[in-house]
Amino acid sequence: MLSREDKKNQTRKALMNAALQLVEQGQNFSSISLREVAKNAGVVPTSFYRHFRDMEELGLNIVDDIGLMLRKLLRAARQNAAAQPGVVLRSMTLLVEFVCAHRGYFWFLCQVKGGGTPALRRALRNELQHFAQELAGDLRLMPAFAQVNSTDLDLAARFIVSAVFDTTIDLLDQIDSLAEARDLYIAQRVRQISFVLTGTQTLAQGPNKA
Amino acid sequence: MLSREDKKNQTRKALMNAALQLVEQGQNFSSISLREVAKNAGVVPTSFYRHFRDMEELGLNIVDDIGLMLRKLLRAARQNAAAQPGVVLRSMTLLVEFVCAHRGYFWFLCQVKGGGTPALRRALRNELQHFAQELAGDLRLMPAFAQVNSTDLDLAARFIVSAVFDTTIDLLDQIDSLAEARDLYIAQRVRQISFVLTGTQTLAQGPNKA
DNA sequence: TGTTTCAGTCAACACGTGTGCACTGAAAGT
DNA sequence: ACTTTCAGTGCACACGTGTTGACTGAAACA
Repeated sequence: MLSREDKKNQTRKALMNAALQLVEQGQNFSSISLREVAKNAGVVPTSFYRHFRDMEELGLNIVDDIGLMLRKLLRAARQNAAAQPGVVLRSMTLLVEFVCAHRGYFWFLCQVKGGGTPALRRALRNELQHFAQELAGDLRLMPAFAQVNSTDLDLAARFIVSAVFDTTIDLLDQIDSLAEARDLYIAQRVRQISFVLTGTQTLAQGPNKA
Repeated sequence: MLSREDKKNQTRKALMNAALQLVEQGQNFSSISLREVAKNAGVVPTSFYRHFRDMEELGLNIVDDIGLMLRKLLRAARQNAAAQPGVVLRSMTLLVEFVCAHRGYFWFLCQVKGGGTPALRRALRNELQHFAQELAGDLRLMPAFAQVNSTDLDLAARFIVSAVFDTTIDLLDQIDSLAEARDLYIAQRVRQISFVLTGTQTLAQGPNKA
């Protein structure tokens, strides 16, 4: 038997999942109606208000969830990266699996990044910024980046996050294709990241041409 | 006096501009109604159909316009880059000015990238891919990249385009702030691009660690 | 046991939506 | 001058929308 609070949290999650499901089916979050979400969650429209003021508030809660998920991903990646060689490749593989396992969330992410309300964009930007800072912190621990100054490291991390995030939509678009395509995606990302990483190092020890 | 065809093209442009204006005012393209666009263009709703089948077709035409604009930008950048030193900085400055001068278009771009219909995303992806290829072609002409192989050059160009594009939304969000913020934005992008460029070069002449 | 709290229901509203159809009037073609 | 073309109009329809207020009944509490 479930307590009253449990039941409430249950339909709350049902509402959020309903929204994510609609997004995954191809709808744009900003044009999904409250009623549609309620219907998809098996609840009457007016019940929506017991949980969220409006769709934006629901969206903000999804962003929060994404924040938690990203932290879990980082933790997994760190454990996975204990063995030094091929850290980038293994982290990237982990990320791709993660995206594929949470398509709805990442479709939502890609939509909100450029098309969400100001509050939603702001919230998402904060999460991604935090993610980049964590990444910069991890890079700092590697001996190869000992000579790289702090702001450069930060810039490099943000650059990587930006570019990888930007291509996430491509991953989602070809998610139903063969595993080879996914491997190619990973390989290209790894190569590109290596450009940035060696570039920051090279520039740190001998700053010459631009 | 305007001919009949001229008048048609005129209201056609009015419809597209109306959509872009609404986007610039904060609305999401995918949730803008045909009626709203028509009203904003000073035309009755049913008149919309004389020009576009639906909002998606209007969007596709905007993407086409963006393609043309990007080609113009590239041409300007090449002329501007005749003098070798500081090419990246000057190109980046040009791009930022360009974005600021066409806010509506770039808001639309950012929205469609992750939240457009499949056809819209596809069209936009093609334009950006073309842009990246042009950029790769420009890089190839520089003596510093003589030793870099073709696929690496392509990857580097795409990486830069991805990351810069991803941060465009940040530019748009702080477009009303001081010029200093804009300069900081440019400086950071230039630094990040230099990471990638020197990275590709370094990796081309001596491929060692990852 | 009796009372309160409150997630979910039901009915109703005023409004914006996409789209069909018949119409108008001026430019274009004869 | 007479006819055709067709961008733009006006009206109408069926439908989905957000939000309201009063209601229900089971869990939580006294």
